[in-house]
Amino acid sequence: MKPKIQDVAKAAGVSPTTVSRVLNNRGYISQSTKDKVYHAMEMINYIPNDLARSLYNQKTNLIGVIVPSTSNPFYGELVAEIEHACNTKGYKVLLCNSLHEADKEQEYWDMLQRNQVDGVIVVTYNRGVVPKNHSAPAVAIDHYISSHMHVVSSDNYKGGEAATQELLTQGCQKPIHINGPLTLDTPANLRRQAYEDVMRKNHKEPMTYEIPDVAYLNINMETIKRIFQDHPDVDGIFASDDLLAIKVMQYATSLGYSIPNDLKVVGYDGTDLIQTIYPELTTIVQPIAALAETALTVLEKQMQHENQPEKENVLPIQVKEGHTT
Amino acid sequence: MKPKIQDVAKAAGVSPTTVSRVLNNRGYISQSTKDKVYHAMEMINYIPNDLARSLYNQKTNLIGVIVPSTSNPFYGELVAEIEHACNTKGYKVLLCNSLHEADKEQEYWDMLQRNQVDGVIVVTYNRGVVPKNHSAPAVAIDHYISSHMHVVSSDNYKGGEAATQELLTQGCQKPIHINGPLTLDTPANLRRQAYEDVMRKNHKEPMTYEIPDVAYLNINMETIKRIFQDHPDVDGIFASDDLLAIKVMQYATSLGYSIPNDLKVVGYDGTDLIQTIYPELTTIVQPIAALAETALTVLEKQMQHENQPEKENVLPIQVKEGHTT
DNA sequence: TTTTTTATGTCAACCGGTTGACATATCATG
DNA sequence: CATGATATGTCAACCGGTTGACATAAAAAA
Repeated sequence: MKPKIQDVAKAAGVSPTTVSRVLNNRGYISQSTKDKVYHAMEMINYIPNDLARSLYNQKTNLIGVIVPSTSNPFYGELVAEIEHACNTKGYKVLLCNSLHEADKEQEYWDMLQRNQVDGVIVVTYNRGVVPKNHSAPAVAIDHYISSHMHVVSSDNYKGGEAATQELLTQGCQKPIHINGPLTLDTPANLRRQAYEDVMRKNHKEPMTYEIPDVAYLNINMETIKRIFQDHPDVDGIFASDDLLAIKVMQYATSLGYSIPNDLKVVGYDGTDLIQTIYPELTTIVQPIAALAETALTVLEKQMQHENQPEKENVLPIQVKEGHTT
Repeated sequence: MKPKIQDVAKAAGVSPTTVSRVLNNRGYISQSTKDKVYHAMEMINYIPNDLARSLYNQKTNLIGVIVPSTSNPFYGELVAEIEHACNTKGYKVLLCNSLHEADKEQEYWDMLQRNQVDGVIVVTYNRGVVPKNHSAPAVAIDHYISSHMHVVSSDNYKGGEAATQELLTQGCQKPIHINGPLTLDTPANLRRQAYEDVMRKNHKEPMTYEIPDVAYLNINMETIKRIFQDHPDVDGIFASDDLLAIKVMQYATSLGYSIPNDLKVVGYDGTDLIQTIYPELTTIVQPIAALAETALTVLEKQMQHENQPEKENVLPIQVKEGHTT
């Protein structure tokens, strides 16, 4: 059997209460007793049972993280940053990949509640999927999950503006925007709004296409093909994420377009991975580490029941000029 | 306060024991009582406390997963597959990113033990970093962590053979191999062994380079530059992972090499992501989903104290012919 | 010397749920 | 009607650690 506090007490020749006092640094303890206790713990290989501690303390230091899938580099990096931020502050991460499925997401919420997580960071789509009694503090990254949930996002409007402006500045006459499903209520929709606003401001008609499915790594090429069929004279494309931008470029190149001469492309997200293997891509860089840290900070405030006036937390984006514009 | 079993009992007009019996499907319970209890749980929004359950049952259904970082697409996809496999079987994933740091890894091991995980899946480097009393069942993917730990890996020798053979078949006279740090004791070293064996079998002198640091997303270009300085006539490169292969190709192209005419390149891993955005890359595809599933299966057997004769579990790889060879 | 402060022990209750032992009552079956 | 299967209740112990109340004794300060 695993050694317990009783065993440590016996080995150290003290009472269980004293061992607990040493472990939690409470009350008066002499240095010699501390040494004895720590030594005994080493000797018998004692490992505190956090389950029992958490049960009594009503605090698990567990943070639930729900993302579509760590397969996608954006979420992979975001999860890595979240985990890092959590680890720094002593929290542990329970990982959930919702795979864009609403029922899975619901199940994960329930699971997290059963496991008494102290908080949830959710980066996912399905609005309305909130635990019946959303007792645990929660914060969303880049998605409006429910009206009362705090949101951390990057400045999607500015990002959309910058991307569109970049295309226009580089001389595009007919920049087209491609985005994900608009049924999702996400701040990312502001990118499209910004695109449309900038286009109109420049007396151009906005043209947008929508990728119907959210199947990240297997992007449906139909929409991309349709763009080039409908508009063979397209000279600029603002894609709502880098993977999409790359797919567009691949297809355009196969059709004989030269980038950036015939066609300019701007992506979105700017993950380290894509910047490493596709450094030529012009893209809007989201502050992934800052998103993670801010989300955790906001969550911590909630956990400590501090009131937070701002429901939304918007972080600045960066434009990374590559060679595709 | 959160409702507990007592509250459900009161609301349903039964005893706490009966509620527990309903929850755990033990003993005799009438359908009407079941209904009453479930209804009461709905009414008062009861959520079972898995902490308390786990404490008594001595089983948490938690699996610790230690990887270098989900930022890397290979680990990102592997973690996604592991999490999926776990979820299917009712396990929950505690995620740990070791960032290749031995002390972090040690800390994570301790943390997982404190949290009473039922098992650990470890995909990481630092041999020797094993919990003093490695009480929890554990299985390693693609790394020899300690002599008594079970290992699941893909057929690295065959992969190395296939990659080298591919280059030779395509007419390379001087294929060079680049691998990660050899100080790490990983089955991946078999790739290099296979490369050397195949080269010798073909009466060629093996030439290998080693990337000293394991800094995934910021590959040290020095080694790559040196290769082209030392061997301007290189006509084939077998890189030990896809990211490295891509970096090599970028640098070679910048020097004026044409791929695959002047230089042929084979990568390794074949993640969905790289295959999506770099479909032209010839690479050796690791069976990521199978690695995850097998690791969990092996782990489960350990958790159920079934004896397993084979310490190593080797899964087949696939060659994906692209246009870089 | 008296009073604090420091140091440690004993004991029981608690966190929330599980389980075995035992009692009791209803119902169906032989 | 006797018997066994079904259904539910009561109670206490347990999982492993925490904590407050209270007692006691030695060391330090007044």
